Amino acid sequence: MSKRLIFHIDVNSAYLSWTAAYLLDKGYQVDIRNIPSVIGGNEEARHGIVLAKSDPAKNYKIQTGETLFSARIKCKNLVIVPPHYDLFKRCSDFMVELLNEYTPNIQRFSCDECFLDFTSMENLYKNPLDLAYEIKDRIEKELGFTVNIGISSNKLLAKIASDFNKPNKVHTLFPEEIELKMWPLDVGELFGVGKKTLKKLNTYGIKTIGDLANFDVDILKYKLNSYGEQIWKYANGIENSQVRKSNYIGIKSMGNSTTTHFDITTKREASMVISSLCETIGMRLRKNKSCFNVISIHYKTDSFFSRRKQKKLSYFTDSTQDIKKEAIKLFGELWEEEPIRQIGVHVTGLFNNNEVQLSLLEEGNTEKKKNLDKTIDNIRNKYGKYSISTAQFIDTPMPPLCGGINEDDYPMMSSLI
DNA sequence: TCTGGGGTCCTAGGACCC
DNA sequence: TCTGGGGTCCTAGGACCC
Repeated sequence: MSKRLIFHIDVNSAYLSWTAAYLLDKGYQVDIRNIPSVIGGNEEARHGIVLAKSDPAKNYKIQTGETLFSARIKCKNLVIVPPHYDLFKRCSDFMVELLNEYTPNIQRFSCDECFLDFTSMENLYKNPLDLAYEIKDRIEKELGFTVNIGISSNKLLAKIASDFNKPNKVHTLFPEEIELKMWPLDVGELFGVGKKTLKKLNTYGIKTIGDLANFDVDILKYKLNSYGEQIWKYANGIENSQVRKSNYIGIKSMGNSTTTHFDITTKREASMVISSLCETIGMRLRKNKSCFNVISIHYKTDSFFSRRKQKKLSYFTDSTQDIKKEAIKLFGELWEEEPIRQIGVHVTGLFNNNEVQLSLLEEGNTEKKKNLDKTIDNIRNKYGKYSISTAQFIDTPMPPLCGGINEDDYPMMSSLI
């Protein structure tokens, strides 16, 4: 078997540069990349966090994920632009279209990240670096934004390489370069090491990725269980997962949640929000030709305490009515009457429709329900997602559908590559 | 400080069965 | 009746990624 060749492509400050290019195109005078700016939600709607930041904003030590409130304290003149997810999806699609000219072996890892597998394509592409520069330059020239490309023999190392020095750069991180290029990095930079694990590792005297790589793996296993071994392997560059052409197949769970503009305080309000969340899940399930048999509801109170309750059903279903019925029932059992700011519904135990025994479906999916869902899906696909809704939403400020249904081509990331 | 929304995986404890 | 120990299923919760 020949050595694998993997590229990781990462759009530099994706949300921010996509928005910047769009605004310039619309005649906006200022390039928000050159001033302190962030892409962030709307504080009135309680979506007040930083999703992406410009380089000048970075100089104010503004960080992704922090509140707009605190970002504004750090920089008085901060420009805040709300996210346009449709735009992001379009930009992402354009990039993948271009990448498809080079290889069909593409894994969309998130909206702004892809893995490409060029293994055994030496005849087509002689020099990986030349290839990377060509791709990078074409994206910049033809699409108007810059990317970093990391090259290695597995996904983990390629991903770390693309993160090295930004923007608009190509880096390699082959196994023989690990000691020089990766081991000196702070251990918190390693994929899989978050805040909590970082703190623990520091108490063991582990500061750099090199420290972790050379630590006794048995002690790590004892202290952190399987996760200890996992990150030890990562620190040594050991990772061999495949570039999966489509995440769309094999998705394991699906969820939809929202932070409401105002606290939910009545069961009626809760039921309406839950219903609207379930509409979207139902559509996505049917689009994905999946059904499920485990449902869970979770919520966050006004004081950020969370609760969650799940239930395994005795049947598989993809019916919106069933999802609503079970979710609302679960909510009734879970809710302790606290004011709620965020609420969500998740389904797991996903199965391909064809693989589920008919007898297990029968209880959930009667012909009548199926036809109803199908009709509604068709109307929405044809006339837009708000073209039809149940009567309970009339004369209320609640949206009848909540959450996107276009993102399922590349479900967002997990903590595993 | 006043904190989004989409995912994945792991672990612990209880119920139940033999 | 009070006693094991192993396996599996289910639920709740936590950590991580972007």
